[in-house]
Amino acid sequence: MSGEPRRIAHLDMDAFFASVELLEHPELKGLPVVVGGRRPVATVPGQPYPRLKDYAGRGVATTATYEARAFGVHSGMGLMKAAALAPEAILLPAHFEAYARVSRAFKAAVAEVAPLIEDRGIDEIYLDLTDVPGTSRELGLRLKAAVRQATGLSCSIGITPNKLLSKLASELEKPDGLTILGLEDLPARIWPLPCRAINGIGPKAAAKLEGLHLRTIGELARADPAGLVEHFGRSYGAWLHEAAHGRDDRPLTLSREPKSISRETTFERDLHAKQDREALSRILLDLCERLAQDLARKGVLAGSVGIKLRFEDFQTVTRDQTLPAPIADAERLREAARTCLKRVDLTRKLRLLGVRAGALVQADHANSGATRPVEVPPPGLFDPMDLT
DNA sequence: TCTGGGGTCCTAGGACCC
DNA sequence: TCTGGGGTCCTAGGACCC
Repeated sequence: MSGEPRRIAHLDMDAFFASVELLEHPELKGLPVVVGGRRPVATVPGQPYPRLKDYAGRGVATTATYEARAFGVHSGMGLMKAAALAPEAILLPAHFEAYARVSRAFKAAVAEVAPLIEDRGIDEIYLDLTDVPGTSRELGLRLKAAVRQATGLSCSIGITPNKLLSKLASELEKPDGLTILGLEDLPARIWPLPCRAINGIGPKAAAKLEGLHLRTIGELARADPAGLVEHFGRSYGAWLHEAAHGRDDRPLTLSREPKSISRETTFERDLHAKQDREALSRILLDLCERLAQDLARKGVLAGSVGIKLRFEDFQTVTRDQTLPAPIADAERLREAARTCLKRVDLTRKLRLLGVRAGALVQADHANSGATRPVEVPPPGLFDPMDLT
């Protein structure tokens, strides 16, 4: 539309969960600390904090401080594996309420500087700075100062003409970074990076690109677009080419309604549908009760209900059911989930069970049990058949 | 030493309707 | 007479992200 280039920022909190924990435990600053696991690990007498090596279970690392990352620990890594890399690292359980509180604080502080915000989860946001007065560097420094003043924490910011490049830029000088790029900086700053750095290229696509000898974004940019379409399909192949050239015109999404809400849990040990029937039944009820609470809190009803199962070999299956009328209470969620469960072969042991509410509708719109909005005839039109 | 929990979006086949 | 074509909904799985 307008020929003016946009000015988009991506702001990412540095090692967010771990940094919030360090606010509570400043004496741990400078040490390798990992946040994760479901419950506190028993501390060894004489040691004030639990060590990674004393952990046993199926938890993963949610975040690690930069000191812990130096050992190769990263978020998503199984804690048992992390313990092998950094046995003496400190392990703290996650405190999600605290992170949510700090998250609200940093977003409120940022909104004072730049009000056009796209929420990208608990620790990152996009900002549209196009119409905010000041140079990019001035604004970046102001944003960082506002975040630090509100939370005591550092963040990293990338400012570029679009979301794709800003996301890449915010990573370049982490932690506490401020990176401002134009399209002219692409060859020097972006093209040397691995393809995997692009938001939207995951492990599968990266491996496939590697197989085509396309390791860096620069190599991807020089690849024949027709060849990419051949290997990755029309839509994704064309997008790969555009992304490598730093082109992205997606607007910011300033607000959105939730599409689905779910609850799931991985068991401490694998469970069998027959032998562990009671335990599974208890877990299903618990999940449905928590899901019902979530639905009530958001003021929505479920138009469909689904289950998710993960078997001992990690194979995952889902079953979905569209309901005749939307529901929200735990008992009916459980009924629907049980109907879905009947359609799965439960010979193998399970490691995970989940329940999902989809096709959400606002509770105050779901009047009189009607699934779809009722057609209201325009005033003046009167059907004599409707006199009942 | 196997791999959490909460989401979104895309694809693809079949049902069903006009 | 031998054979349509489009549109939408539903379901399952998978890639990806924070």
